[in-house]
Amino acid sequence: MTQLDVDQKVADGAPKLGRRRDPAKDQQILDAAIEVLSETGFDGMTIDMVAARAGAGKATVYRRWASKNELVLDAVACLKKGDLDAVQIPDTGTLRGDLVGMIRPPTIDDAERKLKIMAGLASMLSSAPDLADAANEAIVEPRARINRMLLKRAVERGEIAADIDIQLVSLISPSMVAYRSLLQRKPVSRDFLITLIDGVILPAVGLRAAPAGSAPVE
Amino acid sequence: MTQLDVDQKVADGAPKLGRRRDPAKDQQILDAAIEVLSETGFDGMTIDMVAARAGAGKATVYRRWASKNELVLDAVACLKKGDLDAVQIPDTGTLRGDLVGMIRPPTIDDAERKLKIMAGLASMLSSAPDLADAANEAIVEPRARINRMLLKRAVERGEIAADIDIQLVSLISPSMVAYRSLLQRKPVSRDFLITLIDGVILPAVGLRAAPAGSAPVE
DNA sequence: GCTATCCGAAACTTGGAAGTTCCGTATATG
DNA sequence: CATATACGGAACTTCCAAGTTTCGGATAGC
Repeated sequence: MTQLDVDQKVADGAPKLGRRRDPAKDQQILDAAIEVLSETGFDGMTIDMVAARAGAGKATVYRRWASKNELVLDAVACLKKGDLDAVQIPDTGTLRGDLVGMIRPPTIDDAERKLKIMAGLASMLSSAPDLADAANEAIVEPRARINRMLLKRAVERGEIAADIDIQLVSLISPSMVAYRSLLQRKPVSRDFLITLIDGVILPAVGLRAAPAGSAPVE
Repeated sequence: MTQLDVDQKVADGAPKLGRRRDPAKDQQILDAAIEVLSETGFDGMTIDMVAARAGAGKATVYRRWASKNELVLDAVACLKKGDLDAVQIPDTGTLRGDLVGMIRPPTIDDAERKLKIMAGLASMLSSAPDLADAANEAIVEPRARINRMLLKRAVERGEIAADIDIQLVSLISPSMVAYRSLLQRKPVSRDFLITLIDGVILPAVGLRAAPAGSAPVE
């Protein structure tokens, strides 16, 4: 049962008398679920924790979601709304400028938060395909989408070749950042991101690290 | 308690009379643990399954490892012995040839097996740093080490620049393969690996996919 | 062959979390 | 104000796997 289903169900059986189900509470529970998930991981997370965090009773949670799995699935799916979409994408005139321009507080914080969520979800990724899809869609895709946009713009302005595999290149940084954070458990510092851009991504699309004056190598 | 500790303990308290502890059984249990882990994941895995698979009793497992966590930690740590080290590394004279040469049955199978183990471990990676280290060391590092060797050879023969960030580049394929398999759950086909080599890795070190104008694949 | 020890199997205890039920209270409708 | 419903909280049941104990049988040393 997804959140859409829940809404539908409420609309269907809306009571004519008495107290109505509070829609705001849904979001509070989803937010609490994401919080607890990122702090303790899926296995460590209990419904009691989520309920307490949301200022709700466990029964209230189960009145809206059939199981812990569906709650988490829904919480992750709802992540992709009101997201990075709002972030303004830099347009500096060069691909490197755009990529480096993405390294700043609001974007960084979002990434850090999502990495924790991803770490918390890790346990379920292999056993719950739905969840893996939702996680990919809500956590990695938004970032990859931005990268694709930046790359496409670079193609359009003739900065990089048109036959670049944009899909593949857009996944370089999400993949390597996730690896570094989740498996190596090393910090994803600004320096690391710069190194990634200059040492892998730009070369991969045929650009040198420093755009400054120096003639690019044909 | 690691396997080393166990061995030590056995050596210390070796009985002068009666039946001795069978050392071969240790390895059978560790192998069974890896098997079950890769099939069901850490959470789905029970000690009973491992014991049954190893043809042992649960008590026998607990006689040697204090807990499920330590068993898994030890099993993963013991993975890195008798491993890819034995695989012969190709030396084709070009970096691309070497990289493509790594795509063949023994290496592919090993990678596939390890990806399943990694997927099974995923749940514990964030909560158990020891385990994350062991997994990194046993699963990703061997592959990265080979990549570093191939890159270093390419530097030595003057094929690529000496200031390449070998450490970083050696992690491109492990990271992106893991992402594709675990999160996207798409197959890591030979085509994908070739695309990765030609579309990312070679450009990243300043090489074109196919030595320009010449015959593509020898 | 005697004995100390390990073995596999299975019964058992324990603990924790999922999911359910109940109750007194709050609140919107009418 | 009356009623129907959702609420928070807490007690409750159920289930599952970790970890323990016990047992008869096997096996290597003496």
